[in-house]
Amino acid sequence: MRFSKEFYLDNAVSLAKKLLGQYIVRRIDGKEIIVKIVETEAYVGPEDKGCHAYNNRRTKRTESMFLEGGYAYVYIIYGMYYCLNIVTAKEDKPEAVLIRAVEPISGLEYIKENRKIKSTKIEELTNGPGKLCKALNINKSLDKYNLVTGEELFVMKNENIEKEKVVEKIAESKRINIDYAEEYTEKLWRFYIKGNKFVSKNKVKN
DNA sequence: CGGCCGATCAGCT
DNA sequence: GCTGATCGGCCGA
Repeated sequence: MRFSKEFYLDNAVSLAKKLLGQYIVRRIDGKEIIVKIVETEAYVGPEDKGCHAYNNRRTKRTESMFLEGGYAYVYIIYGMYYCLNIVTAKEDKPEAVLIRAVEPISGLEYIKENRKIKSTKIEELTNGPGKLCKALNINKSLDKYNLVTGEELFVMKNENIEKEKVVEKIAESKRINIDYAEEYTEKLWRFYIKGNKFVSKNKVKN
């Protein structure tokens, strides 16, 4: 069952936690990839100095974050990688959840095709925001994509989420690589599933 | 395994 | 002209 619009109209911190353990479905050229979300970060503009839309900064890039919840926000980072965010909250409230790491559930052969890495460690395929975009073939064309109605990319409920006790395993920490965000670097707005080996290995100063 | 470093360019200012 | 919500290769331990 995919999530409907109401699910996304929540604030980013709450949704960052609710998304953990849920599935992302990616369909392209008749192929289907399903992954489980294991690490997220909340960006709570306009007061959040770590958020691209801090101080209601509205540009061509950040425009997507001002949409109502349920759309994708995809941007290019370091000139070479994409990052996938899920826009949350009401229209004109620029909040989003960054998907930082996922665990492959099905379509692993397509993920490997998309990644082409030397390492044989499966977790290296999707344990970072840029890596998972490459793995799911996500690019700028999916910016502003409607996750509520679209068939190529959407979030689906993991029916075993209670059985997997995801809620009990949620850990929180500071967000990664936002040293410029002053007091907002200290916010514990990064969430991940404790013990999951697909969580990104980035320095956790917590 | 961990730290360092270069790659590479859109999106700002 | 500068910077970044990153990654992978290399090198030393």
